[in-house]
Amino acid sequence: MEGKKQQKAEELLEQAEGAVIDAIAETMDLYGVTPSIGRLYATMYFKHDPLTLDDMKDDLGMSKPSMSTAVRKLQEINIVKKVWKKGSRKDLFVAEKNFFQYFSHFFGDKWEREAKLNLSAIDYAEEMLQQIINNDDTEEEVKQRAEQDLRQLEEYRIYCHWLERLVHSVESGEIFEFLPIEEASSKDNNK
Amino acid sequence: MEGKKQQKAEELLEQAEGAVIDAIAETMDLYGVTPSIGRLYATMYFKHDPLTLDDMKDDLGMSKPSMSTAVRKLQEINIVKKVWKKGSRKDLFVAEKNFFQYFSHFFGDKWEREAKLNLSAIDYAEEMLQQIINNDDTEEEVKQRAEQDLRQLEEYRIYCHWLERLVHSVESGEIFEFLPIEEASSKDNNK
DNA sequence: AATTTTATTAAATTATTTTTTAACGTATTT
DNA sequence: AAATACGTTAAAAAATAATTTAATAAAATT
Repeated sequence: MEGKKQQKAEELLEQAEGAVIDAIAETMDLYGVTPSIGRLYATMYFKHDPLTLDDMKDDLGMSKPSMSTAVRKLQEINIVKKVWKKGSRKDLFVAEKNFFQYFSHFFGDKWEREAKLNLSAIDYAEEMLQQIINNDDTEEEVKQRAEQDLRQLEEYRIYCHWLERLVHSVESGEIFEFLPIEEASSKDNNK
Repeated sequence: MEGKKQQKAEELLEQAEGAVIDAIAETMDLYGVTPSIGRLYATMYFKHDPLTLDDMKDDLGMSKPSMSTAVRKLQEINIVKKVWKKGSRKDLFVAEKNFFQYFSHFFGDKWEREAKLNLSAIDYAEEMLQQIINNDDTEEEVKQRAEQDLRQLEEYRIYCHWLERLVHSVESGEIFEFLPIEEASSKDNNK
């Protein structure tokens, strides 16, 4: 009967982890990470040792090339990294388990890209709009549209710069001075 | 020759707007908003009057049902809203042009959903893990995994609560006390 | 050096998502 | 009340994306 009990506990553990894995994968899907890649990260989140591509393949029941590309995506987002371990010639990977780090990499990197991408488009557009406005031959109606666009883009530029400052404060950790990481509630503490 | 000049200015204007439209659409794609939906928002961003579904259809060269579903998605994210205008029996829509509002709706709502979704999974999982740990029949190895999972999930819970506070500070505008919205640089100001 | 192991790339397949056309229902106008 | 205009839903088609199998390349072992 002892084996029966242990089986039960393992099942419960899988069920517990499974619920969180589903939630994490669904969350990532929310931001455009495909379900499989999200599930891979979530699965790795519960592993206490580094995983090989074969481990992942077995865990998710998928092919090795899929794991190879999926894990590369996760490395690009910087929430999985390759580790080295004496003896193993297979590549080994571990997931970032600190969600504050996760947040910083995931959003920080995207916001940075967003700001850069849009600022450069704004620069380009504003230059053209200025030309239109400065040109005396421009029809009044077109000129007014250009002026309105220009005002709107200046607002947008301010936002992009704000984003850049947000990225900095997230990556430097300054944001946690404003919004501290709080411990769990006392109710849970003295349990 | 006057008509030629005007044509030119309009073309330039379209080109200027087009560059920003591309950037906005690409940005939205980064977070899982499909290119067409992103492009629709970006197109609306430059319109100074409300648009009908037919306007959108003409602007993007797509079918009306596509516009109908796309605009609904944008309404769900709260970055487009329906407006009423005397005389028109067509539905009219305008895009949110303040990107701080955009940010707040887009990320705020997702973070809120993320926190709720994961907190409920964590609650569920922790309850099961406690059962496993409290059960004296549980194998030592399984028990230890359960304990480690539990510790990890407590960390995760702290993050989720932090996210909730972040959402609050974004939606209430408190975040702007910490990270003020700055005016454009003085160089541009006295231009 | 030959063999085996491992990871990646390429091509083909499968699945999913997006988009459209067609049909429907509701409201407005005539 | 009939006809028209508008928006949405449903079904079909088209386009994309994900996944796998097969082939290749690179490294390590024998």
